[in-house]
Amino acid sequence: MNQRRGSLTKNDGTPALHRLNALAPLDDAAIMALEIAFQRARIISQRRELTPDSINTREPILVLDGWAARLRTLADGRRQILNFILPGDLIGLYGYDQASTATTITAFTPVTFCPAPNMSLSPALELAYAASRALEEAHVLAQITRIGRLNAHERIADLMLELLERLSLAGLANGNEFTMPLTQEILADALGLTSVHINRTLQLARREGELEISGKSVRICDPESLYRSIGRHHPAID
Amino acid sequence: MNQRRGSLTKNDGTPALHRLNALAPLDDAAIMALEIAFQRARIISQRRELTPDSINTREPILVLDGWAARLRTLADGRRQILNFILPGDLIGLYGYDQASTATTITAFTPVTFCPAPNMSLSPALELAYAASRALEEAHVLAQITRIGRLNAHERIADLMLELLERLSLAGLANGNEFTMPLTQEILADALGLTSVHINRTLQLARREGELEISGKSVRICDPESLYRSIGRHHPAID
DNA sequence: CGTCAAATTGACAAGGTTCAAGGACCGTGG
DNA sequence: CCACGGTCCTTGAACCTTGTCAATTTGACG
Repeated sequence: MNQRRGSLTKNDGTPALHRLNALAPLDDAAIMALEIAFQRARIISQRRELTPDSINTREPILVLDGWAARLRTLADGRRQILNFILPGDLIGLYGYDQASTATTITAFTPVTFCPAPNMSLSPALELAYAASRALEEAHVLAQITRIGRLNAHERIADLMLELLERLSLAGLANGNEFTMPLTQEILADALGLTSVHINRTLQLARREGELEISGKSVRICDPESLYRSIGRHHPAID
Repeated sequence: MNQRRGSLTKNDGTPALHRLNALAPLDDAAIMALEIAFQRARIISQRRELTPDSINTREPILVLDGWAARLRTLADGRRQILNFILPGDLIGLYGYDQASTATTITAFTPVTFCPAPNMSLSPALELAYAASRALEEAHVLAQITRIGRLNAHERIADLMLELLERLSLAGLANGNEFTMPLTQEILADALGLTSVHINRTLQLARREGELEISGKSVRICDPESLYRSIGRHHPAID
């Protein structure tokens, strides 16, 4: 509720710029608006809740750095992650009623964010926001198929590919490699499994030579082949 | 693609009126616009695909009668229903890119629909559309928690409660009873289970006295108790 | 009465969970 | 520098939920 707003941070917003520019080539007005917004950046610490409401602003927010997720907790403590929130993502673009849906947003790392510039400032920005909204919707739908119809092995592969795509869009992937600050328990909450089973399935994927995971670093050895193995195809990033 | 547009139908759009009016009390302009739209109603037959694209209109559409669902099919034939579409629901309110997400909409019964009146015609209509959009989003998120963290028994209970809520909103429920034209296989595709397991779990729910299901008729014996059993509470329909 | 889709049943296999314990890693304080 | 505590990862064994396969029954309808 009354969390520290954190001090201004020196984060330069590069990933957010990268992602929004990839969604719709930004014009000068958009870039300027973003630069200004970056100067109002705040940071909240790990495990904090992060919502437009809890940070005292009714405007949508733009994530500059860090990982978070929208998640739902059941009465008996079971948790389900609805979608991950990564640098460059926007929160609260449409005003769905968080409260009524028992949904919270939790930070898994310290998260740097700023108010999202008003999209009326630039047509490019408006386009980028629309694309971002569409992508978020697509990720949510992908999550349904993932947990509804894929087995543990496929769920992990599918999620890793989504993360690689999304981080690449923000310029945060290094080839087929990226940093993933998630515990196996968090993965379990995302994939509708237990952390024990995540652990075993990850080991299998390592032995199969599909993934190299150590600590927070993930390498997808052959994305194309992994896409094929779960019957999808590499999306042309439009 | 080139499907028969169907003939004009005598459907009066009552469920759609009921639902939209419940979401936001309609003014005269809205009602008039809807009445006009109803006269342009079309019907498509069972098992048809139903998308703004396949029915030659770029405008969103309003469902007047019948059941459908948005679903995704995997390369090997596995299917996952993303959400059900019921009378009074709107399709294509935001232009998410159906094509890019390999999502289709399939009719489980003959479906009557009409173009959705432009929301600029009435502030009430605009409010109703916004509420409808928020509800759809909530249902999609509920679906994630359902298949991610509930067991078979809970999934069925949770879905039945959602259907009762939604049909009540459209005036299509008779107390705790409603008509559900879905096969057990369709339920399986919605709940991430197999039809065999749906069958067994339904029988259990019948024996437990929770549900009375015969043919297409469903009765939820004690909604309140069922809500409690899955750790939710009856939503105040706002 | 014949036909077809849908519902139902049984036996069995597989995938995932549970419980419990041990080990690795990391920051902190002495 | 090392001991300590906490969090996360790893492992084993038993168990349970759900899936698979294949056959039979039911029900709607022409």
